[in-house]
Amino acid sequence: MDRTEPVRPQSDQAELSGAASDLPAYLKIRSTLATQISAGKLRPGDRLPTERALCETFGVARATVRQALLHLEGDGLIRSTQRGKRGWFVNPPPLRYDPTNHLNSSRNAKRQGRHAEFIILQRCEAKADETIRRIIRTRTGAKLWKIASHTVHDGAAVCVEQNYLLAASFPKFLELAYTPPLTQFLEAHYQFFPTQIGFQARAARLSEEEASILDVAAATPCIRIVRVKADQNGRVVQVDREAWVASAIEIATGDEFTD
Amino acid sequence: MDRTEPVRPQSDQAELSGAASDLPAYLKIRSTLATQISAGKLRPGDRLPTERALCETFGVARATVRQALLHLEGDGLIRSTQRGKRGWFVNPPPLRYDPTNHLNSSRNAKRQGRHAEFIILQRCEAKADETIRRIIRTRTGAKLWKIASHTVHDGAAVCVEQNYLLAASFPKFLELAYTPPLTQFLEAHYQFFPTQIGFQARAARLSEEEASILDVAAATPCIRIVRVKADQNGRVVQVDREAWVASAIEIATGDEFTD
DNA sequence: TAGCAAAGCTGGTCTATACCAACTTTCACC
DNA sequence: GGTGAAAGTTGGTATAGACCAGCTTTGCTA
Repeated sequence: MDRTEPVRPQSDQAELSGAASDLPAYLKIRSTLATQISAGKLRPGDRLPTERALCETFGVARATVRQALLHLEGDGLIRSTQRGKRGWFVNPPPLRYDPTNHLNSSRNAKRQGRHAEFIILQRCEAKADETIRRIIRTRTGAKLWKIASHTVHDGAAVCVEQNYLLAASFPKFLELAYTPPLTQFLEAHYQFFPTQIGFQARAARLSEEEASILDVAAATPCIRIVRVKADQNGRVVQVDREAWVASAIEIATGDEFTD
Repeated sequence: MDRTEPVRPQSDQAELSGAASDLPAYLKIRSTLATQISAGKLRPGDRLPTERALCETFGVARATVRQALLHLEGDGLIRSTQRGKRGWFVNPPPLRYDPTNHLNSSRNAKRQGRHAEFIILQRCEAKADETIRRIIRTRTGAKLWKIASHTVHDGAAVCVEQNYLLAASFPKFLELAYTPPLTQFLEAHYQFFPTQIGFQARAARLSEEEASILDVAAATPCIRIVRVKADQNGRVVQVDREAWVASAIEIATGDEFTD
């Protein structure tokens, strides 16, 4: 037998998910894997076969497999690398994030059966940049406190965050021993019960720095959220900037989506 | 001089945006182009140089240029193809979408200096599928009206939408002559003044069908939004499902982001 | 057995090339 | 002129091969 090997994928398992066989190969691979995930054959936390193994399974080049995997990443179904381990892993379903009722994040996570921890990277004085200044309606260069941190859910980093506080409203902030979460801390030390008066979310991608903090590939899709909080007098005194790995959250309000 | 040609890009124009020159080439290209866009050298609606031209400019292979362009697409800065024309085009800034105060979409667009039109694809009776049924809290197979449409902003399709109405609450809907927008129509004919009681948004990608309707590449990043509306008695009678080209909108509430 | 160096594997990046469908331009011919 | 076929251009898809850094495994050596 020296006939050249047929190029079609052997029917050993995949056969590229029936129907619409005029689709590009990478979309068929994508939907095949997506089906396996939603059917529970591949479960959250599971590792996918290696890229080179998938090439053999589907009988395509690595670039084609990668195109499919990058799409699945954009779909929020998988992520590459996790806590230093190399490979593609199935994501857990996204965390529900309620912009109108954003109790502190760790409580929110716990309520949905996840374990959340916070890691403080930096706590310092900062100057208001142009964006913050516009929001907080103060002069450029007003004194602010800045807290930079990130959030880890069940071991996977999912969010980097900067909180900016109007220094005048929170005297001696840096001198106090700080323990997260911030909301509780401000309640306890300043009797600060904020009203959220602004919220913004948009799809974007992580910067180099953010991606390395979160331990995901550069430019991973993310959702940038800005929250603006006012004190009892309606004065804007806090601005939060968050960047979430897009696959980690969904934005929802109301009871209809609690499952 | 027969020394082999150095591989570095000639300094003929690009030089790949100073700094951090240990970044991968595609990220340098991406940020070079992003800078040109934000600096106004490339303006909304402008067409980028062709992929092959960019290869020469930056001295890289086409796959590398494409990687950069696909990232810029994910960033929401550009899109490929527009009304049948081939090429990469700079996007306008995203439309502001306020989930808590979602007046009818066309008014919202006009307020932000855009022109919006609606195209009705289908208006028919439909059965509640499992998702809709759970939300609308009715029995499976309850009779619904379905309106499928899409939204065009300044000539570019940006959103496909399905509206579901509980048929029992809107008798003889199909017999009436319908003119969009839906909100106004229901006000006028049924004195229906809804309360939005649920909202959900998540990052995803367009299906084949959606992408072809919107005339963008398959699996373009999108934001899926579900809105749930109740009548004066608190009964859920309307569910809207929208899929927006991700780059076309940002989600925001409050006055801080109006610019 | 403990320690460590070598080998191998993994995803990330990149090149070079090819073919296609759909569109645009060119240009010869009527 | 006007028409229509041919040629060229564009992004979309795909192949095959290559190198790297960082991690894991293997296997040898002390």
